[in-house]
Amino acid sequence: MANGSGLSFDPDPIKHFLPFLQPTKLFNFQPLLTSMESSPYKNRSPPSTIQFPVNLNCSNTDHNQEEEEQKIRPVIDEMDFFADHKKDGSNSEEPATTANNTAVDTERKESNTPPPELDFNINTGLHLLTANTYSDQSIVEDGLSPNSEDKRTKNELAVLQAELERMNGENRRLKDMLNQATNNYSNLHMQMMTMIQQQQHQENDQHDGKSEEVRQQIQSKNGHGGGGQIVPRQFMDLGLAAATGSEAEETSLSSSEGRSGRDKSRSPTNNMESGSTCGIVREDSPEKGSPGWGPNKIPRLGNGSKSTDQATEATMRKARVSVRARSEAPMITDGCQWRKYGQKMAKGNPCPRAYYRCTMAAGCPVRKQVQRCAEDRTILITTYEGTHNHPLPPAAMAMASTTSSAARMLLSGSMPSADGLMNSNFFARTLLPCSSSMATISASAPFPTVTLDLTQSPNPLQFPRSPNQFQVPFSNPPHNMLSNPAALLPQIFNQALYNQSKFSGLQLSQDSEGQNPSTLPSSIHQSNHNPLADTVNALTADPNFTAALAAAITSLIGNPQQPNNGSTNNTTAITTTANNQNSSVTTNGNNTSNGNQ
DNA sequence: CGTATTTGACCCGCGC
DNA sequence: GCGCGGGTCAAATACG
Repeated sequence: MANGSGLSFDPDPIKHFLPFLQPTKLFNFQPLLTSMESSPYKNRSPPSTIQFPVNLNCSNTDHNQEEEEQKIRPVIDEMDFFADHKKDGSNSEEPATTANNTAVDTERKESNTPPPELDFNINTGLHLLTANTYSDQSIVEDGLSPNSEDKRTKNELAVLQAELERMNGENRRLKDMLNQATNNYSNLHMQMMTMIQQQQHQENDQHDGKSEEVRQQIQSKNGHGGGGQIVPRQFMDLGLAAATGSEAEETSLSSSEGRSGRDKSRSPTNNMESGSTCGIVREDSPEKGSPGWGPNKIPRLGNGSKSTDQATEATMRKARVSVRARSEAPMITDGCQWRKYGQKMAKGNPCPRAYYRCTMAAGCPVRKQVQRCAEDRTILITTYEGTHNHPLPPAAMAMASTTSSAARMLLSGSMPSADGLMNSNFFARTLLPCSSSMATISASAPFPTVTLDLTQSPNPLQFPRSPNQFQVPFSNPPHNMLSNPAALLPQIFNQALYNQSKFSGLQLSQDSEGQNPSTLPSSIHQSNHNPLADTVNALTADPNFTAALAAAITSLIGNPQQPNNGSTNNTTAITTTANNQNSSVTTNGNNTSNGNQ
């Protein structure tokens, strides 16, 4: 197994004493790691950077105690270790080792690392690498074993194991950092999109003096055009919070829940969170007041206090984002924790519709409906509604950001006017530029809906559309990742989110024309796909995924210098992979324990 | 025992 | 006013 990962590991144990010999993985990660500390997704240095300082750091940080233990321990372990390898000089691996050493020297020269440190580093690496898994057992056994071949094998195995552990630890740290960067990036993206929308609608809404003032307030609040580094916000509705100042129009999306009628009857009175001035933060429970809905529940006020605009908002509040994806699973994993609260048989569909609510925080207004497509039961239709009022893990953040952005952009227009649709179009085009998907935007009241079709078919089965729906086909060719789009949906969303952020931001910054989505270079996105598994099941079940993952890793390794899209996307991919694998596992575990997923 | 799910009942809006 | 359908509630049940 360890040897199976020939991409990263060389069977020669000596190479593992020299972390910088690790051919590729660290080359990619370490620059990312270092760059992440300063500014995410920025200054991704080419692979020429040598990672072994990282390894040292890694070892120092992760294994301080072990290092101390090593100091206490007899040096025999490492010495014995080397002796074994030198004894095995006749082994066929030696040429490779020599070659690798040469390569090491070369790399070291490139890294301006003085060669004399080699031995020292080797020893250090040996200590660190063998401390955990091997020194206590195998080494001792080796000392007792007369068979040098066995010792060598064991050494190799131990080194590989140690290397795996080290890599895992490093990956964990990288994932943490990338998660943080992802969060920051997503937050920035959300704010940016909000700002863009606000700017776009400034002209349209000039007649509304109130909104104008509000937007100005928002801009001042958000840091003057979004240029400034914004404190990372964990709340998905941060854009909302920004927009909420203006409650009037845009915010309506935030709380999309509830039935239209009930919402209409409810007055926006409660604030979900301190930052949210949006009066429309959902109060979900019906009038009768269900205790289960947490703090949001507020006694409804008289309708008389509600203006016509507010009624319109209440109607428009119900923006939804529907995702169609093929999945065998009963529900796609989107990183959030959901609790099923109902199931109904919907008319015209033999498959029941399940109702879920987000349980990651008390009173979170987000709900979703899951139902299989009547025509094709392999297609899972997930409809999201509402905006989270709590921090989200990165994996969930992607989906939440997507839905929130979708809702926001869909409703950014005061009414489902052509402008609003165009904005939605903008959203649709930027949301999933890299997927062979189709975004359908329905502005039909009372539930303006963005439908993201992630099914693989170029002409996916479309459920009946209202007359005022239109499609935004993505011209991008299908990629190998869509073999199981449902399982990969969160990744796709992650990717899409980043792409959206990236490209929209880029495009907007370059073109300064946010309303011109057509300028988005959709072709750019074609290379964005990175095979990322959302769930372990997806990983194991879909053979195409592994191939795609390998392709992505290969591309990552092979094109580490790709400065812009490629490397960034790779970064995203790695980030997403890491996040989602972690998040996925974690989330699945939680969900499993919770019985949610 | 606590939590999540199931499922029938209920509420509400809408159309006739 | 009535029925239908969507959505939600909450008691019962299942599960770990």
